[in-house]
Amino acid sequence: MDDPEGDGSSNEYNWNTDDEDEVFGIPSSVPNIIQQSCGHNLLVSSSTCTCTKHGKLILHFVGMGFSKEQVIKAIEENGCLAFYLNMFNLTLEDPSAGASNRPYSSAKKIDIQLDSSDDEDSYPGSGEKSLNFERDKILTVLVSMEYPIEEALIAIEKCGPEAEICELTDFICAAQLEKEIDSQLQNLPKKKHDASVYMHKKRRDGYYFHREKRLKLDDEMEMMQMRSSESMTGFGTRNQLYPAVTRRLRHKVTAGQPYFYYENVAGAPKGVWRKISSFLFEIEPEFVDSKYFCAAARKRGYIHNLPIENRSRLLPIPPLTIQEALPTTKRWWPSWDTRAQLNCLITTIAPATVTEKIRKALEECDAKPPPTVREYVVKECRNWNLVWVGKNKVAPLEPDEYEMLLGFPKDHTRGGGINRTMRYKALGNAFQVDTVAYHLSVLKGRFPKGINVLSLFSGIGGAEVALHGLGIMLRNVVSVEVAEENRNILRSWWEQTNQQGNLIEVKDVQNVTCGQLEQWITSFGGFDLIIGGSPCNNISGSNRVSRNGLEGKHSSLFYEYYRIVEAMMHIQ
DNA sequence: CCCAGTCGGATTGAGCGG
DNA sequence: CCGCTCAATCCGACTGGG
Repeated sequence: MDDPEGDGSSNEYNWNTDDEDEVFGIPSSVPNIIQQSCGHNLLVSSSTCTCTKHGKLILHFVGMGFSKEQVIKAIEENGCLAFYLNMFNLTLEDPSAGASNRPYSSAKKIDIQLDSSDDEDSYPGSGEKSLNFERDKILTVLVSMEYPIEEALIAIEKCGPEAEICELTDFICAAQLEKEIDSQLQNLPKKKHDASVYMHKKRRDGYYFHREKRLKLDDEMEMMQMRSSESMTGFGTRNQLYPAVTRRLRHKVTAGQPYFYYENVAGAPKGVWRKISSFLFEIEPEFVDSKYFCAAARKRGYIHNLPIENRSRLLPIPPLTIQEALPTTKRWWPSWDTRAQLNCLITTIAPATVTEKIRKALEECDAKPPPTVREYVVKECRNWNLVWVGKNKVAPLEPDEYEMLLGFPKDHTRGGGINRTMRYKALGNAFQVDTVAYHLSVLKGRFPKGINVLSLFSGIGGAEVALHGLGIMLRNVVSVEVAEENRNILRSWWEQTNQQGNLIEVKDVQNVTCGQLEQWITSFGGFDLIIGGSPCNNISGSNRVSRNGLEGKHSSLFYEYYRIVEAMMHIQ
């Protein structure tokens, strides 16, 4: 089963249910390991005691059914790699010995010989011992992630002892892919690929070369999967909201880590989603059109590690048609304008010249406009998201209609020094609350005492509004948002809704350093959810000036998102 | 080839204070 | 008349699909 955490019932460790006593990264179901053994909090990363260094390893084996004391003792006595193998053999040879509840049935037998020189002779000095110890630890983690031990050893050898886990997994994946690609290339017509420049980059960047190469090969597949109208709907048809989703969820790298949720425009230039996905643990995006949640389209891709079972919608369910959502337009809506839903709500609205031209064109042809005029009018209406507000009179949507369609409370962005243009801009960039809440609804009940959220690129707080709407208490929210007016909007909402938790505002995402993250984690026990959509300016199809992809001025902030998620996966 | 669709951006011009 | 802000108004890039 690819989704061991799907409904939460099969978690190896149920890491999110209790919170107050939860030591970071160590759930309260195994609460005593850390305190008993070393008497301080696991998250103090400078610690070098067994429990701190091997917190996840301990969890791994406790999850397999070993007792925590047994695990601690074994690590301290044997070192990490030897410990792993001992435990492993124990499981294989004698399932009843400590593993009776959860035999590690999925494990494959690994035949490796411990190099005797490694085992004994190479630990003469404490420095080298520590180095080898560290290597063993990394190796253990990789093996526990079910990477072949031979490939893990090569990766450690090639990337050096200081390499991060993600770097190593990338290396292994790249090596595996290279094998596959090489065999595929033999069957393809010879073509010079411009990624060859990467060949000359330093070794550390090796996997970027592989990544680029892979991206090119996967482009066609990606576009087939992601661009087809069928996948764009995300959920099949309007009345069928729960189809099977085949993508990998709770990827092995992120299992047991904080939840994260990433969003961006679905119609990104070729290869962008593949690239985003390759950074975010290879999790496939979930493409959803918000037209199934409200009366306006909003085609977005979401990458997250949330469970997908038992999702539920925010109530009441908003109207799905323009005429229901905007009942005053019904009276003026001509029968030949067959639109039932609006296109994507963007940051700018139609200029007055467009609505003026439409009015003139219709007034010139009496009561019954000819087909050519009808076509022209409908086309412009679709293009500019115009609605009928009078006889021969179309108009762009008002900001409060944007708010309503996107699921925000009325007047959410109104006043307080915010002008109309700012409102359109902020709303055009925002989440569709019902859609996001649908995804986040699986968190309901998992955080009875409230949730700690790291909200990146918060904007006007779509994530916060969604969580609040779901009845999930916001305990601590760190909101990173560059625009002052947006921070004001969120703070104002926070006060108006009488939030009991703490709102911490951060202006610049670059100020969210590892040290700062650790500080927050220390002060309130860690984040349960990292949520945000990075800027789409350079990705969006409506940008005719600087649509230069993920590397563009604004959209490259995705890498900040990635940096922070990646850091959190290691810190927590 | 044409068309629809897109979390945009640079330019222009009105309005304002000095 | 200058410099500034704000908002309306052009501009016409991309992509996929028919």
